[in-house]
Amino acid sequence: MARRTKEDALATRNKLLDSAEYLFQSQGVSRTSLQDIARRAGATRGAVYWHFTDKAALFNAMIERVTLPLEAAFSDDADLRPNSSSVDVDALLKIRRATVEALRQIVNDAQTRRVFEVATQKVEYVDELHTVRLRHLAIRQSFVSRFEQSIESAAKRDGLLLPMPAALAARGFHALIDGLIQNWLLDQTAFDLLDVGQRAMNIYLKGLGFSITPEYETQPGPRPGW
Amino acid sequence: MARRTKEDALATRNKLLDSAEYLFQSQGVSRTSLQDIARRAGATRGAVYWHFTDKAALFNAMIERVTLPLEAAFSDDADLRPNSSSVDVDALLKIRRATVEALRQIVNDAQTRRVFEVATQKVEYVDELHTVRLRHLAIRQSFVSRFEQSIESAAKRDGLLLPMPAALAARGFHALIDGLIQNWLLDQTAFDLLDVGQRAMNIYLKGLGFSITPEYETQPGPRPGW
DNA sequence: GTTTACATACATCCACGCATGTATAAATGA
DNA sequence: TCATTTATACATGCGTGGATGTATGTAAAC
Repeated sequence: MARRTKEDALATRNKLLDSAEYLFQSQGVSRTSLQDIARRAGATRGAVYWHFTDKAALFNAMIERVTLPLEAAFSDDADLRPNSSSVDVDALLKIRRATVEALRQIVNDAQTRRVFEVATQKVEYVDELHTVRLRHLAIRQSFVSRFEQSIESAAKRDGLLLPMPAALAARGFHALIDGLIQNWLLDQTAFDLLDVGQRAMNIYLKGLGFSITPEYETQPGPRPGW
Repeated sequence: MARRTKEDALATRNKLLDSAEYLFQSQGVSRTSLQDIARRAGATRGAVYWHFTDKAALFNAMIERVTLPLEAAFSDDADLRPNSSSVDVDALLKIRRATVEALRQIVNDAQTRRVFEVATQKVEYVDELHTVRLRHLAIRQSFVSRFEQSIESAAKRDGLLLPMPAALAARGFHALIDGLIQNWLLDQTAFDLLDVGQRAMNIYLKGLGFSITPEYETQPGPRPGW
């Protein structure tokens, strides 16, 4: 074969990433060779080495294809979400919304689900993948910090005395959501992630002393407007 | 070399498992060869293949060396714990105690920590390790069921109307603890697992409507008798 | 004498990295 | 606008190392 157009090249790149996603999920990262990936994409190892320096770079690209949009959603959209009813949306509500939105994406988007499953169960975080791990930790930390600020301002606004420091409360909240996601990924038939996620979130926030915003009170049926 | 006594054989077996523990944690399971393990244990691959059929069997043995005692602690000791003050310890208190005890073991016992870290970050769960995964799920389920029963009986005793089905509340509780453990293993300097674990547990249970048992109310200093 | 608890040796396979080949798209110049 | 050049987007081939499994050797315990 020979040189393709730029669009063709981008298409093969995506095919390689798709292929890696599938194979990583079913065989694990280390047991999947670059040959396997290339073959499934209808290409050869040459194509892989052209688009990526090595397997770790390919893995990174695969991860970022879904986490970059998701991170963007968490950092900007949560603030910039158009909100016609009130100008100053309270911080806790933003966290609630972003959390539910993240859960929704995991449940509804198969690609997100696959990549999350790979990242949590089908890869060993050592040496060259260490950078990925560090990125995870950084994102995690920024999320926890965001929630810490939100919870603090919300408590101040409500004149609420928190039963524990906001930083620790934020850790707990994050662990709750993260734990639910991971457990659900291990056995997706075990429970309804969206339902249990919202309920557990409300329980935890209630335990912190926050009253439950009606919008996210779990109901038997779907709400109008959703 | 030649044949050793039975105790010697068991010693080499343990050395192999120790070696595997260390190497799996630092290099990951797939990147650690049986040769590496044997070498570090002062033996050869012959010894490995004598004691274990293959790498998966060795991995299983390594896991069970710490999970078997831990499971026993969770299934029996929680009920049989000597309790001089009251004959009928309430179910929720047992769960609280067992949870704190588990957190304590993870924090204090380096071997438990290593193995947990390997099991959650340094291994890819595919094909031959599928049985380990299934065992995980089974243990998880039994824990959730135990908590479900406890929470139900406790609610009945207190005449409490739970804000959500006990089964789902149990899922959330488990996810909270599991999430905290996993996040702490990712960065053990980020927070105090034992402290945050107890606080978050109390928050969640309070959110469910349960008042906090004084014994596990978090305090600034260590309590007498602990 | 037989079995145990390994060590040693052998054969096979496969993954990786790199080097090199190559047809074509895209840039360049007239 | 067209011919020429150059860079692109791969495919192919080679060398190498390492991991696995198995077969066989062997000395001491039982």
